[in-house]
Amino acid sequence: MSPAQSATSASVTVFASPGSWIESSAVAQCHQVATLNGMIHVAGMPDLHPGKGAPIGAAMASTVLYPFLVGSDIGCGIAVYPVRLKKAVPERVAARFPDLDQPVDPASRSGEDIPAGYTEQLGTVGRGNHFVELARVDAVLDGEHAARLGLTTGDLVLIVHSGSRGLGERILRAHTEVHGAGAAADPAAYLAAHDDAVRWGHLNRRLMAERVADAIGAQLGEPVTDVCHNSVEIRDGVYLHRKGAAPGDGHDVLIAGTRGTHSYLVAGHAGPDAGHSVAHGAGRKMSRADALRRGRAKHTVEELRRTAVGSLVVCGDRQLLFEEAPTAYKRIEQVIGDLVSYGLATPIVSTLPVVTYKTADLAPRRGGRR
DNA sequence: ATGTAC
Repeated sequence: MSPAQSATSASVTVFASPGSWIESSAVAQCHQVATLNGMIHVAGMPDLHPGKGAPIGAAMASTVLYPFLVGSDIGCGIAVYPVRLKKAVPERVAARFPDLDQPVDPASRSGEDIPAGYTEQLGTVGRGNHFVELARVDAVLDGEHAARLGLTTGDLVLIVHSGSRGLGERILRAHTEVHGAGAAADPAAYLAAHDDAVRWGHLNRRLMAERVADAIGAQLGEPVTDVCHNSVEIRDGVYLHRKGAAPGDGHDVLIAGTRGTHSYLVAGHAGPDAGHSVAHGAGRKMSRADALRRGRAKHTVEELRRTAVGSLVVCGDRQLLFEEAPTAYKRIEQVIGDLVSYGLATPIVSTLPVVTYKTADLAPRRGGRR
């Protein structure tokens, strides 16, 4: 490329109002990415926060394919499955949740579309910000759209946030060991592996929805959305990388709040300036280390397990409970408000958690009562 | 977010 081009930096637009606090290092990461060879445009979402090398909550368009801009959890996304359940008492539902750290037995699922090659973690949720949540539609915000999706106030849904587990990590590592943060040497080969991980992620979320519905005695419907927020696609002839950003052009997307606040199902209508994308969640306000340190001083384990909205959090890992405390995240209403004010999305319904599953409870329940 | 090393 010419020296003139190498001196040019791609455009950076951050879709956050002045009142929305964005960590300066995350904006700096956007500008760092903008200097990469071939980069055209970087769009930061209102949930933008610093990641490892690349920002989280960004869509990045480039003539060059960079695997590290998708990250290791290729195919991570959020699905919403309507469920029917007679009674949703948090304690009873929480006690019946299956152990989602244990994989499904592929042999028990003959006839299904189980991919060959990587079955050892199928049906598992993973860690970090991943979860499976029984939630209730709290408010209908666009009646016509909600009716089209068959959703109304009081309806129960399963929200599944997970990805491709070790498979995506393996794909990124295979690239990184040779090329580091460089471009994909064989874009077609990377894309083929990437697409496998995206399919694996969708299947993983569906298997978890089925497992949980079975275990809690719920009837499972077809998903109203299942959109992946770590991916790359060829769009307008260039590579559009998304890391913590969901395709927001004509898709309905669940934007996750925290384990103790609302989440929002929105209709995305983002244009090219926004990288055809919308936010994927509330966005971290604190690093995991800060959340752990400050959370221990501020919260009890009990208040994190039984939230202010009356929901239960199933999580036998105390460190994870603090790292994922609602106070470690930005206010989801601020993120949704920014998307609305920039014309990127329209809220359809809000949900509130009933039971959020993070990882199996440690000690067996006492007294034997279920 | 992840598997692996400390």
